[in-house]
Parts: sequence; C-alpha cells; structure tokens
Amino acid sequence: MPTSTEMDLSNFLPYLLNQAADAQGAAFSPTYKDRYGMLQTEWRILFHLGQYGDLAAKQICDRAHIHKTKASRGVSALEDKRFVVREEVAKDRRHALLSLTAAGRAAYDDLSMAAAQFDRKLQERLGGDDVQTLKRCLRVLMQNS
Amino acid sequence: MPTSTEMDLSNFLPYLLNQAADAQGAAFSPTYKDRYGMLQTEWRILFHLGQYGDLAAKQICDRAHIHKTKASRGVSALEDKRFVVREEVAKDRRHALLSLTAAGRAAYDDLSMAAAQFDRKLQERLGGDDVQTLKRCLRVLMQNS
DNA sequence: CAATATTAGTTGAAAATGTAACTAACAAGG
DNA sequence: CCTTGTTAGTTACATTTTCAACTAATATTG
Repeated sequence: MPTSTEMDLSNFLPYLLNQAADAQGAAFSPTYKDRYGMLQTEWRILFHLGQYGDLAAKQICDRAHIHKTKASRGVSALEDKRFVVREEVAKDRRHALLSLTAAGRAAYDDLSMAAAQFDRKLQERLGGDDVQTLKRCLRVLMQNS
Repeated sequence: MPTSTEMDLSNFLPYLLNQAADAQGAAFSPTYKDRYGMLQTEWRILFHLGQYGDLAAKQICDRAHIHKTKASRGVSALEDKRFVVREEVAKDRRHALLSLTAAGRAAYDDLSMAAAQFDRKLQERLGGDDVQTLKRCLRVLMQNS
C-alpha cells in the first residue's frame, strides 16, 4: 500500500501520457501504415509539408521535435515512395526545400481526412469541454518543463 | 490553409499526446537512467513489482501493455542488476513469480519518491482541477478505442 | 489417455532508433 | 582571404524494438 510519499503508478502522469499516447497511436497508425507503408516519422513529415507548405528538413525537425537523423531517413523514405522531392536552394545550398509531389499531396489529403475523422470520434468520446481542457494541458506539457 | 474537412496537426490528439508523452518522458527518464542505468521498460517492471507485489511477467505485460519479448528482456536486465529474482511456482511451472531484492526495493523506493515529486510539480504547473480532468481523459484514452 | 491447442516465456533475425563522427556549405573575426 | 566556428544534413555503428519461430508446461477434447 503506497504511503503518502510514494507514488501510485496509475496516477503517474508520464505513465498515463505514455499509455494514452501508445493506445491512440496504435489505433491510428494502421491508417498510414496499411495504406501507404509509412512509419510514424514519415507520416509526420508528410503532414507538416501538407499543412505548412514547402519546408527544409530543419524546420520540420524544430517544429515536430524530430531528431535530424530520423528526419533524414524519413525524408529519404518519402522520396523513395515518390511522395516528396527536394529542390536545391541557390541562396543556401546546405538545405533543400522539400515539397510534396502530386502523389504525396493525394496521400496527405487522404490521411488528413482520416485524421480529422479520428479526432472527431475522440472528441465525441470525451466530450467537448474535456477535450478543450485536455488539449490545453497537453500543449503545456509538450513545452517540456 | 486547412479546409473544414482537413486537419490541423497541432490539434490532432494522437500528435499532442505523443508530443506531451515524449516531452515528459524525456524529462523524467534521467531519473532512472542516470541513477540505475535502467531503460523505461525496466523502470516500469520495477514499479509494478514495487507497487503490486510479486507478479508473473504475464501479469505485468497485461497491466502495463508491455509486449512479452520486451518484458522478458527487461526482467533479464533487472536480474542482471540484482534488482529482481525469479521463484519457481510449483503449481504451474510455466510462469515464475518475480520479486524485488532488497536492492530492487531500495531502487523502487527511491524512484517512486522521485516520481511523486515529479508529479507534484506537474500538478502545480497545471492546476489541480485541470489535472483531474486530464487524468480522467487519459484513463479513457488508454482504454483504447 | 493420446492428440491437439493454448499459454508463458525465450531466442534469433530484421527493422528502427539513438549516438557520434563526419562532410559540405556558409558565417564571422582577424 | 584565411582560419575558426556554426549549421544542415548524412552515414556508420551500437542499442533497442519488433516479428516470427521456437520450447516447455498445462489444458482440452475426442
């Protein structure tokens, strides 16, 4: 029986966050995995490009907190799948602008639709007020300590 | 600009959950990693044993949604660190009861204290009411869809 | 009670991730 | 300009995770 100074695991916020994120991630991942053979990182990169327009890998890394090696491999995979192309930037040849191909755009449209639907179902399940609070809290928590 | 049927990534719940879980996980992981060289799975197994008493690996897997291969390797690692021992169960020799050694108990006490402190800080940061709502939502979400 | 199925757990190989060292391009100070 | 530093991105290697196949013990059923 936990004492007052001990912890109840089922109340430990990092644990709850992890379990919830795993469960929902597992529930959604078949959408991009089965349809397009993507890994989570690829889906995330695709989503950033679809949503915010052409970006350099670095910008995606910063926004999505993806490590540069993971991003580098994700971008390569998306190029192999012909969803993304690189354009040289004359001004600074260190970074290349990434943009979606027509196929990439189509995949993005499809997946973002599925994501929206997935999210709506979660909203219904939790109720609007709680979802507002939940998202606000998560936004605070993702800003790290 | 996202249309009404599209999705705003920064509002996509699995994404928010993942980012928040990553950020908080990264904030807490040095506690078990630096002090005891544990991986997350090991910490989680230790925590389950500390909190719920002796268990078979299977029970930990079920409770914590850890895959059996991950658990198997986690238990081995904890045995190598002399934090856990296995006892044969005469009644059913397929599973062995896992229990904490004195060193394992000490590590558990130390870490659960740190976890409690970590949690209290998060609580302060978010405010009690929001934390209640947040945890309630997370518990719903971890029950998967 | 023999054949088959299920369960707990392990192991090996393949895939993915993380870490560190590296290249190439640009930036800044002397 | 030319050293030194920084930045974007890649690559090699080690660690971790996942997947599939396996063993050994128990349960089921014909």
